[in-house]
Amino acid sequence: MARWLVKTEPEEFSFQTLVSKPGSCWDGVRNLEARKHLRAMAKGDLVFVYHTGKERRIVGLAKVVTTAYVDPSSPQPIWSAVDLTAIKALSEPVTLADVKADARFAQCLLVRRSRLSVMPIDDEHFDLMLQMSGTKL
DNA sequence: GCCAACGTTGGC
DNA sequence: GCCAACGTTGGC
Repeated sequence: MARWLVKTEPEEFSFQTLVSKPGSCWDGVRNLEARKHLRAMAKGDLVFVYHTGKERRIVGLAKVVTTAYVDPSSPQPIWSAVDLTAIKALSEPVTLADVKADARFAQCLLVRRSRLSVMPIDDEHFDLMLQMSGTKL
């Protein structure tokens, strides 16, 4: 099972919105690399949800419930979306500052590629983040 | 509000 | 196919 991280503007679509709508369509991705990652997602994969903007922190955990399909929000059928369902909010959100301050995350895409909105997360990094959040699966 | 780090567009 | 100009994202 792979692990991922997706970014969202909380004013547009927050983790709380995902909690209230299980199986939400995660759409609107308009970047080729991010699309590649969306398409590589498998049912049951775990996904961290990160809030950009003022928050800049990982706030929740979700899972993939439907693999990639054509993004209905685009007039052109070239983009992809998946369906996600929230698992639980993190007990203690993990801030970008926390992640950046820890040398073990030096190679993490969250640190290295700030503009990438959908990215794979190494198992070790995922476990560390989960541990930092004080959250039990 | 600024700017670095991208991605995209269009002229050549 | 290259690259300058421009637009966007997201951190600071």
